Amino acid sequence: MRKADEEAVTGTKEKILDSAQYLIQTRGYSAISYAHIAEKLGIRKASIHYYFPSKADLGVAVVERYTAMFEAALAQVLENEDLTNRQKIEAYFQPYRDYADEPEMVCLCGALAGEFSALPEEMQARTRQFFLSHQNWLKSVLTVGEENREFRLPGPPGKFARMMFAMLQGALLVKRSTGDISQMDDVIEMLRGQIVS
Amino acid sequence: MRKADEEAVTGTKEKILDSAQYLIQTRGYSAISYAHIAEKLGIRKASIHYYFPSKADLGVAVVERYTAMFEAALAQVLENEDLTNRQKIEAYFQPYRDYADEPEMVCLCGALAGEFSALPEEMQARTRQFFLSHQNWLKSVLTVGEENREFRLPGPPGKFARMMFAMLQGALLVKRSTGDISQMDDVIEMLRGQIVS
DNA sequence: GTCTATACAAAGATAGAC
DNA sequence: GTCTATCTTTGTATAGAC
Repeated sequence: MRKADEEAVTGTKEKILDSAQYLIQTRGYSAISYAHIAEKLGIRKASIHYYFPSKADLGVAVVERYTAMFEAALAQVLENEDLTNRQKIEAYFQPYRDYADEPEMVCLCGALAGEFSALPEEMQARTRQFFLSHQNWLKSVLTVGEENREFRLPGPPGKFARMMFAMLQGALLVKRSTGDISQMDDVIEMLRGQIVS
Repeated sequence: MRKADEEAVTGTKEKILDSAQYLIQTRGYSAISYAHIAEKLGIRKASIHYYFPSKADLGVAVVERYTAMFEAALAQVLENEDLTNRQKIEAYFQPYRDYADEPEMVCLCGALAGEFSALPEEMQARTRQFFLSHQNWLKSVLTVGEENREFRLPGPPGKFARMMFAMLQGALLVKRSTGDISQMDDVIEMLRGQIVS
């Protein structure tokens, strides 16, 4: 029995996740409600509870899907032997550049970080895991690139990875608050300049 | 008639602001309520409404006080002719280093940035102003320091200022989510290394 | 699987006594 | 200036019909 037999092609469950994710990325988790999502989708609140009994269940599912998507994408980039390590770093920049063009969008986990202590524990754990996993990914690409003499860094790969990640996340938040899209380009340009060929 | 005649030495109004600020910095604006603050202070919700009729009034007052405090402190550092520009930058790092030791603290405006679109308009405006003003302060110190040949930067002062600011704000958020205090030290150390004497 | 109806608590806010 | 009492709306959640 296929999923398609139980749900429409674009399943309600996925529509709920999409809508919830968008709302969390723009407004945060604490500020959203079943009513907001229901209204956006033209369904009833009770239908959301059918798929996600509690708000925590919904929140966890959103973060879980988001982090899994990145996990898969980053693994694929890492394994791709056609890419130089510099190209892998450029690939990492891409989602940040995409968010830069959406005036009220930041990284899901960047938004959640601002209200961290108010989140259900499992959302905290997955957000934490997202941050650690991205920093580790960057560290490994930077380490190999430097070992290959592909580029040099102004510091240890681990610390440079932390710096990069904090900068990109911070820049998205500053970009949205100031409304100045060039923030992202400036920051990424500076970053590129520090990875010296 | 002095303020002291109307209010106790440690006025209720200030206690409310302190408590609200702490709660916003840890949990975010959307997640806090009059009930939380009232319970913490051992007073009734109605007493808070006496000083701050609406939640937006309270939120605006908190951000206003926070930004004014920084405005004054940064102006004083800027005018202090006994400090080198590098020392002024070090002074800028200090509050971030202080927050690093408080496991669940981030910058007030960093927390607000995560839920930006859910904030009352005046809170948005003041958060935006905070970001712009800090970036401009950094830019001016960096510009003068470079003109004086006190140090050199790996890029234009304006872009370096943006990078620094995004990095510091991002690092606080990552620090809290991962629980790893060394995040802040690593980032600040990298930053120092890039301001070359 | 989606709906209506409803329960229950929390949140934001006001009126008026003291 | 702080309290009690109260109101209204919203948010989360469940029961049960269709």
